[in-house]
Amino acid sequence: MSDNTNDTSAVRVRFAPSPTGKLHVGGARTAIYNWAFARANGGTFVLRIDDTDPTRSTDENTQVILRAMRWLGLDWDEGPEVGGDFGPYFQTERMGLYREAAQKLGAEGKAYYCFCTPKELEESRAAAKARGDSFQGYQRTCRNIDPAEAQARVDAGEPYTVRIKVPDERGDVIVHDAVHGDVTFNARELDDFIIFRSDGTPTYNFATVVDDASMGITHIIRGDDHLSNTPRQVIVYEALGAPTPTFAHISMILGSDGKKLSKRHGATSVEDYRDAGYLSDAFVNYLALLGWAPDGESTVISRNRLANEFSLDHVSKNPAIMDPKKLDFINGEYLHGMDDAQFCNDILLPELAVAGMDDGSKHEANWYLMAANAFKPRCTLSRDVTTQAKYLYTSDEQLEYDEKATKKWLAKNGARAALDAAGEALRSLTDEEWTPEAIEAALDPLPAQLGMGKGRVFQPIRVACVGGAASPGIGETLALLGRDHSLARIEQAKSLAL
RNA sequence: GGCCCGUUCGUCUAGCGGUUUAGGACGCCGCCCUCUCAAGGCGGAGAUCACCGGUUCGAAUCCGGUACGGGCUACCA
Repeated sequence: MSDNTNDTSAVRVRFAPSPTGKLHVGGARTAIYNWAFARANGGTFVLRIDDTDPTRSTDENTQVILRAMRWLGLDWDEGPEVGGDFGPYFQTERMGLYREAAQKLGAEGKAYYCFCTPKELEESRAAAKARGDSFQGYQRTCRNIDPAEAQARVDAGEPYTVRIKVPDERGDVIVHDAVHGDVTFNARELDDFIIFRSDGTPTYNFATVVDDASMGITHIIRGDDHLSNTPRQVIVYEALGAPTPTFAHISMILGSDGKKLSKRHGATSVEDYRDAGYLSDAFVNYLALLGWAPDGESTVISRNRLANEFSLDHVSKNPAIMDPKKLDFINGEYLHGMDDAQFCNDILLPELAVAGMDDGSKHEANWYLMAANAFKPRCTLSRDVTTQAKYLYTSDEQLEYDEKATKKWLAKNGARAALDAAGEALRSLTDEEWTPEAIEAALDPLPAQLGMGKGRVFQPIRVACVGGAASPGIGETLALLGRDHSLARIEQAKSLAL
């Protein structure tokens, strides 16, 4: 329950996706900024589904978007599933409002019927272009038809659209934008654009304004592809007699080639990143900093800090290119910042389970904690833990020896001697004594005894037990494997060693 | 065609007329640590601030133009 008052000066923002596909990273960042702005200002975050395009909008897509929002941790105060005083929150359920608003504008002479056919409009546009006119929009053909006559034609069944009347004397429309500053447009450049289609549905530029106005939205944070449409929307606010909100147009997110993000760039939707193993916190962190910087120093910034410090005047105007490397880095930071128990419960156990390697019943709790501690700093993505742990879930016989590692460390003079000595030294440890510390203590004297470098002694042992040349410290590596398997593998590898 | 927006290291950015030999982060390179791989610590290379003019004692910062990129100009959103 929120403690909303009826204070009309309170910040109200909204994220209004169209359910025509998955939630993409650009939309996600818009959602994050809206959410953060609301939280930082003690305002209300509204989620509205702009589903006025019946051919492309689906319930399934709506569900996908809601799921993505939940995964991102962007809780909305009003909207689908939570309700609110300004509902409904699906545009398809608000059709009556748009009709009412349009009728009101018509009655006040601020909108009018247009009977031009698409064909006529296209011809008119082509003609303007051929003439070299600078203005190639609607010629306002139907603007001065007598209202009574227009009504008669409508009643007679003639197809029509409804257009808004841009006031002749309007002059400059100045959009106050929190990231771009004031942007000036000349009203004469503006079409008397259509607000209702001939099929009786409202157009985007009309429906959003009716909604934003009636929902009391105070700040509109959205993609800058809408900036050019904003003066048209301002005309609608004015016709409606509603106060115009503050706008904030944020840049687009581009692919690595600087082009608009698309399928060929690989992952583009929020779910793609979730499935690739990124942490929600890290993903939100990365996206938030793509176009916003609290100070130019911070790279890792908590959700909490975002919700406290976000402000529109640090939002950059430039389009931003996705950098997967930096996302990886940040994800690693979040992983490494977890304590062992958290990493164990949230990452290790679930990952082992989905990989079908371990349902959490194969070892003692302490063993999993030890594994978490050993693997955590070696993971960038959650799923990396399974490749780290793979040697623990392979039978001794099926252990695969990496060719390069074998060649470099086992098939070398001295490797056999190292394995012999290690086997002997370790055999004296009991199961109870099989700890990282005891193992290291047992192995520690060997290099001196054999007159070999540490690497020449420990690496053959590692390759013998892991199959590859990389693993956590030798003590932890063997402790996790267990006494019997370690000794067996050392024995088994002797046939490969010189 | 018209209108609008954008342009600081490869990438994300700091910078709001002097404190700048343009700072940080990722990535890259090197060193340290070290039994390997990571993690961690330290250091380095990397930006004539798109270009050209102007304003100013002084400009990455203000103004104008040019180039390049993007958006809108739809009975798409």
